[in-house]
Amino acid sequence: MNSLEQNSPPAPERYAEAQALPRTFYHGKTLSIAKALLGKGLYVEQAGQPILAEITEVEAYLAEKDPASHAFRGLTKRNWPMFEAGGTCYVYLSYGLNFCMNVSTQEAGLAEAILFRAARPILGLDLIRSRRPRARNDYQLLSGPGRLCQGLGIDLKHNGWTFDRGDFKIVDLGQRVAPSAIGTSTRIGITKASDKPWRFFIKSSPWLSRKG
DNA sequence: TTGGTGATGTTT
DNA sequence: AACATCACCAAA
Repeated sequence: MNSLEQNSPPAPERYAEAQALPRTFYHGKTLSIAKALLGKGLYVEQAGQPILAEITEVEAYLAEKDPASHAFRGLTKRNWPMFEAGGTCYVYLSYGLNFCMNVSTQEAGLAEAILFRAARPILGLDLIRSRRPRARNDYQLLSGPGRLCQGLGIDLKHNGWTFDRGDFKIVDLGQRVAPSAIGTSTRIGITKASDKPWRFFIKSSPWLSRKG
């Protein structure tokens, strides 16, 4: 099953040149930024090969009052990018196997971040497929934080990068996701603060790590 | 289609 | 010992 043809892809060349979201985008409330990231584009270019994907699902991790956050107990060798200025990339190894990617928010010193959980491929579909040979269908290519990193080729070398490079950036796709189109749920795979409804996703999208 | 489980590194 | 996960296998 491949529904990519149902969506008319934007012109590829447009996004290699596109301006990254400004730093100020990451300076509001983290929960608001998380929702605002839905429908934005993740652009990753490696060896001249561009990949663009629409962000469909995220989770917010706050500073205080969030025991689920990696930064809850302060700075460590692993979580330092969370303490950097908003717009910094935080990559970590989950369960010793899978990478997960976040973007930090707030000013330097305030460790909040947003985890990218799922995305819809727009450009570079063949490359993504080659990196995700186990995916049973295209919907599973980037459906989960570890899978998303696999498909996009994200690993620890991206840790600490900012999302405003020519080859690594978050861009506006020229669309608006209405508040009524955004779904909310508790965060997935955590045990602490499991009651907080800080997972956000595009309700109508089939490109999610799970439904609802 | 679902549910249980092993792999594996960082932090507590 | 727990963990912001994934893929595999068995059972139904």
